[in-house]
Amino acid sequence: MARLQKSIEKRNALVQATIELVNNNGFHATPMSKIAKMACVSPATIYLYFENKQDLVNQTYLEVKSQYTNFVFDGFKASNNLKQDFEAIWKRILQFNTEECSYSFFLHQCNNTPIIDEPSREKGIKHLQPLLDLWKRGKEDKLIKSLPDHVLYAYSINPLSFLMMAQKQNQFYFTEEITEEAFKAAWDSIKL
Amino acid sequence: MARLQKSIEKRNALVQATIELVNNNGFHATPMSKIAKMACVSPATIYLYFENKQDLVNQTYLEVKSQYTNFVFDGFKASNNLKQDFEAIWKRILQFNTEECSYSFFLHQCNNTPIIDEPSREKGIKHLQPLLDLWKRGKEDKLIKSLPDHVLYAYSINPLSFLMMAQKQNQFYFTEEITEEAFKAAWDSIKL
Amino acid sequence: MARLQKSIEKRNALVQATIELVNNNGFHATPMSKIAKMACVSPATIYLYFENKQDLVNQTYLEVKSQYTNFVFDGFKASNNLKQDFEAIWKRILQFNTEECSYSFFLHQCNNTPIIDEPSREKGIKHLQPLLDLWKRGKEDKLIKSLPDHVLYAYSINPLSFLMMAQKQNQFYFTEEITEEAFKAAWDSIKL
Amino acid sequence: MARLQKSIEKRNALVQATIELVNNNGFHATPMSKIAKMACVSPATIYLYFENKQDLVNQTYLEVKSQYTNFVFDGFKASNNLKQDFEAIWKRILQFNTEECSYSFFLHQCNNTPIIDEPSREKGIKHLQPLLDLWKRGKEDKLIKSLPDHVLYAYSINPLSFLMMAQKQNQFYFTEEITEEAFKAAWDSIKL
DNA sequence: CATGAATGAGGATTCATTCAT
DNA sequence: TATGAATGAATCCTCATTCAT
Repeated sequence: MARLQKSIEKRNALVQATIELVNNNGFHATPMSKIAKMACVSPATIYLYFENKQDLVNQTYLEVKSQYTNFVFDGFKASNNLKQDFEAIWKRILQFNTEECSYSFFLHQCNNTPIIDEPSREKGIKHLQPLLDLWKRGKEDKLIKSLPDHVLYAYSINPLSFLMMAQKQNQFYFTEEITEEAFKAAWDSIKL
Repeated sequence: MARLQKSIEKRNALVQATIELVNNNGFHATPMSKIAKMACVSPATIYLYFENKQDLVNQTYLEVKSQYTNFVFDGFKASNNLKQDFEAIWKRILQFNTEECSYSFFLHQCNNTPIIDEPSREKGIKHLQPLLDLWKRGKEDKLIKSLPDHVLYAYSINPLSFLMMAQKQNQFYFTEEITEEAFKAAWDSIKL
Repeated sequence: MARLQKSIEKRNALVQATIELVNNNGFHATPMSKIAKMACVSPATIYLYFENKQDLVNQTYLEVKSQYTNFVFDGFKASNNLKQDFEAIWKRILQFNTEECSYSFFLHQCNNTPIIDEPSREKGIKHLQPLLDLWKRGKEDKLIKSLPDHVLYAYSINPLSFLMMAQKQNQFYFTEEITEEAFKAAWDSIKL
Repeated sequence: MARLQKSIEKRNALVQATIELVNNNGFHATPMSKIAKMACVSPATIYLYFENKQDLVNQTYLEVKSQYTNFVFDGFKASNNLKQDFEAIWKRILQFNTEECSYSFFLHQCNNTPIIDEPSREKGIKHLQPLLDLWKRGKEDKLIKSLPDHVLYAYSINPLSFLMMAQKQNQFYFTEEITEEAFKAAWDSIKL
């Protein structure tokens, strides 16, 4: 048991190190040896947990993505106020972007780069199923524009990624007021 | 003269090869030797035109960015119909994303990755100055939300990048109709 | 233990190979790959023991120099016959030059070339401290000319290096008789 | 004529550049391109005057050596005062070492390194013929120790090279007084 | 004569991965 | 399970040399 526990911790340390190093240096400047060092582990040990570098990054990606989804929809229950539901999800996403900045940044880099195997990248935005459901309802009820999900996502959700990046580069800061305005912009863009 | 001409062509071939290869494989999986081969040039020749790999990518980035700007604002003259002006610019950007797909994709990758030197990335969205001017006017005239430029950009322009990526991955396609709706979404998100 | 032993042997093999190859071809014509091959080791392995080529040569230099010093002063005890003491040291140096010819040649090349980092070369002739002490006494006792140590060294010790080189190039040979005469010349040059 | 003149100047510039750069960086860190640049000439031009890099260094060596010999024996006429003759030559050599420091340093480096082709290195100290003649006389007249020329050279002349190096490395300085003492040491070492 | 552009061969160094322990 | 040492293959880059002009 303690044995297993230790294993899990080691694996986590590796995943964390991967995120941190890839975030700071990019995939191409992150050698396995550095990952090992940061995780306080021998390079050889990595290969007990992952097949190779690609596999390590792929799995890291999938895990972070899953944490993202869990965080965003944790406790979410669709009500019959669609706008409020959307707002709740939107704000959770914003919160994740802000509080789990390094996870968010890692996802962003993987999503916009060929460092992840096509197979691992999963199909686009499927992981946001509850949101897609919401939009489906919204379209049926004529509350939301009849646009492909990707377009809705592009306008109402993806901007948060962009702004997170801009914030990380000190080009811009979220204030309470801007947050409210930004949400309004998101809603305006997709509402009918 | 023919000499100079040939030099320019060689340089261009290198820039083109860089774009193509980085687009397909990412920076880290694009060796100089491959770039050289694709440009029909010896690896050593690259170093006559560029200081090193980083410099090659930086310069390529700056050149593509400049082509983007030129394309987008070519012939643009601010009228006194703000929405129409915005629409013109927006559609030019969309057109660039569609027609110069590989340039657009390259820019996207550079903008969302630490492969470009900070100094080269520096100017951020400044290169869209005429658009920023337009927004300034719009805010003064109470036609556009009083939000930081980065937020306006995130909602009305950046989605085009995302959609270009999605289209490249066959997850979505622009039709005439969607384009009009998408523009409406862009405008809705920023208009007051 | 066997592990450590093997490591030490590998390191030594690298140092030996460096000496041999630099002696025969000079620094600039001694690629790391050849050093590796001669030491029966992969090129990458060199970098487990040394930071880079410069470091390899620097460390080799320091090690050989230290062997030189140890050899020369091994068992030396200053008596109160200064000339005899000097003769003892001088002959040990000659012996080293003759018996450890490749070490001696390597030192010579490093001492007369900018291949060694200044910091590594730094200590100059300080490593011959017992000899410097002897000269100090000799000057105080008016047995030795009151000249800077470097001059004393130039006349009484350095000629041995030159003669070792000449011998290596078959221009000259030490015989028993010449040795005695040569020592006399050394002593004559510095004695008062 | 002016044509020829210009050629000679270009050749000289190349030789000078070679000396300077090899002195400062060593042979292995002196690329042809740098030599060309310092001589204000295209790299290709070097090959009009020299067969290749080795030839350039060889010829430079031979030229400098010849200047050395000319300088040292310029106007020298053997008198019948052997010690005075020796002193004259010795001091000319010292003067060359001091005044033509860079030439002297270059010779030193070539003499103690495998950068010069064996054939070009000529046989040892043959170029000092007048000095060798002097020593011959001295030995016959029982004024000078009956030692091989190389030994005499090692003790009475070579120290000047060593001291020149030491001076260049700021470990020691020639003063008027030391010079006289140093000459005395030289003479003492070889006189009977 | 002179050149600047071009290059192929080679060099130092790195790194993902393996293996003996 | 865990490791540190070891490595072959690859990568970036340099440089002596050539060639078209």
